[in-house]
Amino acid sequence: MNISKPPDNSVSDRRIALFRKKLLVWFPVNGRVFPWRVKGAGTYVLLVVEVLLQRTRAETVAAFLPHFLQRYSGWSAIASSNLDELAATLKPIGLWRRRSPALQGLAQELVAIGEKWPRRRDELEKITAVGQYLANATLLFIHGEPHPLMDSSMARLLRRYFFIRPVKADIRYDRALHAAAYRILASGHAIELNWAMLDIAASYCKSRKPLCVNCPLRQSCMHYRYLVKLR
DNA sequence: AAAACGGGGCT
DNA sequence: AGCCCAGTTTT
Repeated sequence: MNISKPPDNSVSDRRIALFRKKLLVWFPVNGRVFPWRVKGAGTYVLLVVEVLLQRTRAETVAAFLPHFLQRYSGWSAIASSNLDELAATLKPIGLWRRRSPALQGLAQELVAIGEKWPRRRDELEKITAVGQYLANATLLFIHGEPHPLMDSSMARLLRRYFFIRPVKADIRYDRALHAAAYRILASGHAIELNWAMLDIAASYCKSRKPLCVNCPLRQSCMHYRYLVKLR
């Protein structure tokens, strides 16, 4: 009979492609500029920043980064640092009690393997402070593979735009969310697309009071069409 | 005072 | 898959 089975989710290829296109047009002109996003940013800066960004605003990290890099210019500097001094350095951006031992543990394990990040997810996630998000960041920035920087902001944007209903599990185990993200990233420009999604989520698709009327995605956004425009 | 912020870890 | 944890900023 050759009856095609229903798609695993309701997001069409056309809507994925449209979303992608809008992001790629928007980003080069409107994307946020951060020290870790500039052309010459090395892998140390790209990855250490991801630890600093955990549960911490990007603007806060941007203002703090020069001071941090002056004291800790590489993984070996963090690895050999006095833990109390590292904690004192991290105090201004918060979460220092948890973040300082985590960051030093990561640095020490990294130095121990010659600062060569594993390519396999299960090996990455064995490293201190490396969960699903940081493993994805590593695969994206170090190994050049298309993986999403799936944080709560990106999740919120994708759920609203594609009308992906939230499940009870947290975003790390939300299959529909990750499926949509991987489809968006699958055909090139993964880093720019990730940054564009984080930027639009932070600037327009805010949690409490989203700025839908100014959002560059509103024309094709399900949330805007069905929950905002018709009010 | 509560929610938000470019999550990780342990069970 | 569920629960806890963590500080500074924004609402």
